[in-house]
Amino acid sequence: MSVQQRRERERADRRRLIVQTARDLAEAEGWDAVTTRRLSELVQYSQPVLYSHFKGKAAIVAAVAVEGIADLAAAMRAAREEATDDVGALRNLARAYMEFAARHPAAYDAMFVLPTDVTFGTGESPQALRDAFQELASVFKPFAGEHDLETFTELGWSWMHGLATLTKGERLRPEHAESRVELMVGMLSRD
Amino acid sequence: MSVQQRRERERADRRRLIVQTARDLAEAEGWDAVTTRRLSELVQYSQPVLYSHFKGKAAIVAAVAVEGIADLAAAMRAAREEATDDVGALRNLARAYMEFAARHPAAYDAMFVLPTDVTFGTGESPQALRDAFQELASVFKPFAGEHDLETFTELGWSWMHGLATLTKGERLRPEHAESRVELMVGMLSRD
DNA sequence: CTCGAATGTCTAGCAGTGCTAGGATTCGCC
DNA sequence: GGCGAATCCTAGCACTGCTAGACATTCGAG
Repeated sequence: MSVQQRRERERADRRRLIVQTARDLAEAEGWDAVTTRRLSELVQYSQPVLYSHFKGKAAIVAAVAVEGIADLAAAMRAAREEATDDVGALRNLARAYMEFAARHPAAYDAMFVLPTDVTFGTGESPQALRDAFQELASVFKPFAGEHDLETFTELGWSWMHGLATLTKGERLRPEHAESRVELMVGMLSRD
Repeated sequence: MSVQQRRERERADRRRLIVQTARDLAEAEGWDAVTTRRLSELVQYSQPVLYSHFKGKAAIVAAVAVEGIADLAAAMRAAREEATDDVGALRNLARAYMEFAARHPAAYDAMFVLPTDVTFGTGESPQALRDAFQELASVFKPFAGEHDLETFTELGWSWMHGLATLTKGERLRPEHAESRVELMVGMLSRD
């Protein structure tokens, strides 16, 4: 019994090690650098061990994505709780979102850019994702007015997502990043 | 002289054939299916011929991207010219953009999602991209108000881009696609 | 019409990828 | 100490992007 417990704990530890190592490597050198060989070398296990924990490389990326979504949700909650009014909460939320995307670009890609197995929208989406969306909705609620809250939230999320990805891909003028966020917050809260 | 002209024409034709074939294959089976072997087989030339036209696979993707940007710009211009007032132009623009992303997902990915060599923002960006951005700006202009037009255009583009990518990745409720566009147009034009 | 040269193309191969079958090794248990 | 089982690794497959060098083919000059 106790042996089995220890083994399960070791398995869980090793799984965490794999996910964390993959995430660190991706942040340091990009997802292209995350190969099964390189990863297995870093965690000091052979490749087949990776496949005893995950169905494939895509599953590892998905695990990083789920973890990242939880982190993002926590960052957004902290940003909201620091604000004193609704507009402040919206501004803090937007800034926290943009900052997360800028500071953890590889995790952000795994979450929302790369094709992944993580199911969205439907009822089978992971809890972390539902929490994150709920966090968004709670901040947008005061500004949705007569519009459907879920639609409004999807729109707000899309805006932040588009801004984050285009900024990250250097498709927008880097020196105007802050003024873009300010203007977006202004337009979202004006109605 | 005439011989050299014919050769250059043949080269250009072959280049177009490669780009078009890559685009078709990507739209049909996704970019993962576009391998140099498969592509060389489809155009009925060996792999090295691809590399005599392009520096690598990334350059082929970039060529598809530039072509796609030109197509998108043309679609947006046509949508604008069909409208009779400013709000109608904005609505047509948004719909044309979303429709392009939905109908040509592989081309859209090459243009704005996949990491690519195409330089943005700076003065070295290709003409097609500048045209597309100008097209956006001309439609947004009546609604920018006192805000900086370029910033406003970047924001509008980001919104459509975020909406397009999240919709395409099935991260938003599919059945509400139209109402999202309507609400976005409403919010963009209300100020 | 012939022949050297230049141009263009292909065959074959390299290093690296995700993934897996099968054997070796270690481990807990009696 | 010896056995059964769980665990891990070695070696390899089919594939990827890319390239060196051999092989044709075509051109223009005499």
